[in-house]
Amino acid sequence: MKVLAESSALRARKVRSDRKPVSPVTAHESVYRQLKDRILFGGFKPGEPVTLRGIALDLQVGLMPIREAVRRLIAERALEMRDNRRVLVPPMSKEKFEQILYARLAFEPDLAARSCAHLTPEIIDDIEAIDNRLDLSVLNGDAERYMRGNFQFHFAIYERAGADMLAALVESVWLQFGPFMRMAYGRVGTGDLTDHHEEAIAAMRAGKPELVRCAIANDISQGMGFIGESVLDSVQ
Amino acid sequence: MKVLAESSALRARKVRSDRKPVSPVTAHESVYRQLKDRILFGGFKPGEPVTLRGIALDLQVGLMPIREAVRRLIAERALEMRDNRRVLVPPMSKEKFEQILYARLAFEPDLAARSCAHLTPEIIDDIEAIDNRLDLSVLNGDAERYMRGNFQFHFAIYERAGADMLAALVESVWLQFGPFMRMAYGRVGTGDLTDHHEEAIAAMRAGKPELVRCAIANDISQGMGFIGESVLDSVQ
DNA sequence: TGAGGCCTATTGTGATCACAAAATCTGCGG
DNA sequence: CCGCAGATTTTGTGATCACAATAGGCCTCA
Repeated sequence: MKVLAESSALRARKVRSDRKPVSPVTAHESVYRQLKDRILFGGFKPGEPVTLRGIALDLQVGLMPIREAVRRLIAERALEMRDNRRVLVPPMSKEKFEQILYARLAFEPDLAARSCAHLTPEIIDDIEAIDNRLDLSVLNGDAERYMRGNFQFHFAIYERAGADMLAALVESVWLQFGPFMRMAYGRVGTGDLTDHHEEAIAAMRAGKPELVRCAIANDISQGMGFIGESVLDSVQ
Repeated sequence: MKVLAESSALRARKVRSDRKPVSPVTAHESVYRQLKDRILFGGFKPGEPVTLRGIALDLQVGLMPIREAVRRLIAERALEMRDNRRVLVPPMSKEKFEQILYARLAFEPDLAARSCAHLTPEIIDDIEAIDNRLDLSVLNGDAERYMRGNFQFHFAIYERAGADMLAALVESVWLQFGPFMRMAYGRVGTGDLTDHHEEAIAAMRAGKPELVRCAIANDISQGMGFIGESVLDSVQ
């Protein structure tokens, strides 16, 4: 068995030496982004179990980067670890949904109002372009594209509020309802979706933070209320 | 050098075999709690660099649990990793302080109001006992004891609000101002500290959630305002 | 005396192995 | 046909090693 230990050590060294040159971003950050993408836009279903080795196989990386990325997502409550040490995508509950709605209303309208001071006409054009693509996704009934567009729209605004600590909190909140929303859209479709994005864009062009605040608040209330009524009762 | 590799492998195996039986809580969770304690109650100074091996030496555990605990704290923004991959305790800024104040006012008064429905007279007695010990710490000028007591007081209330998702967000916020507050108390002392805890306790006994909300909001505004004015300008 | 380039030590990252606990499968008896 | 105990597989955890990049000390040279 000494021979075995030796040979394995040599093989390890060999593998290690022709490792590709270090990339600018670490492996675990790359894994983190891919997992976050899946969680935000419906790559996972609520309650779905997640295993480290399974992800490692999917993403073709070693266990270590997976461990760090998953640990990070657990801390952000995007994943959940039960006391059996099993990791899974957290299921939604009525209480949790209510808390998410509260947190969104507490932060997002204010972030949008804050960002008004930093928006230029060009930036608003970009945001409007995002919203136009978004409308197309709704028409096509493409739930994943809709969710991506909706995320881009909101965070294109929030990230310019000059309040990255609050924006980070909001992102953590979005991570907690992504899988549920995907499932919800899968049930009720995207046909009846209406938003207050045009209203917000008009208010941004007019430079009226309070109207922007209002538009975003309505957008959240209506979008979440729509889903909450439709799906939440039947789930739990 | 083959011999060297062999012997180290054997030593490793030996160490592995007489590892103590697995504890109910994992090592990295134990590390996480200890680090969180330090961050919340002043064991670290803002801007202080943190190295994995340094902590491993302090806490007498291997590198792996440290890595997972630190990764978790970074995700909660209790620690910060610069792009040089150096980990440090995040320094405070005027902007960050303002955002923290906003987040606290958005969540904590509401959590306190929510908890009213679940409070029994015995629980309120316990909370009052915490507050009494707190007052002693203020008189003694013991900043760390004061911070521990203040944390216990607030979270004894929040954790009974039946809104653990919001409570987790609030804890993340506290982690972000712990080191700064410790430094601040070190400068201005605890002598002038006044709080609205008795007011909150009275409102809880009376069963008036709106008064509790008010008391907690005042407590936060006054406490943070006091520190903000005193220290923040001189820091940055 | 001070600024710039080498050199060493330190630090985070990732791979691999070993292990214990949980989960899953299996076969036996009711 | 079902339930349950034993065996097997899977899974998270932790240790250890190797490596690249950074930081910090040291020396040289202007």
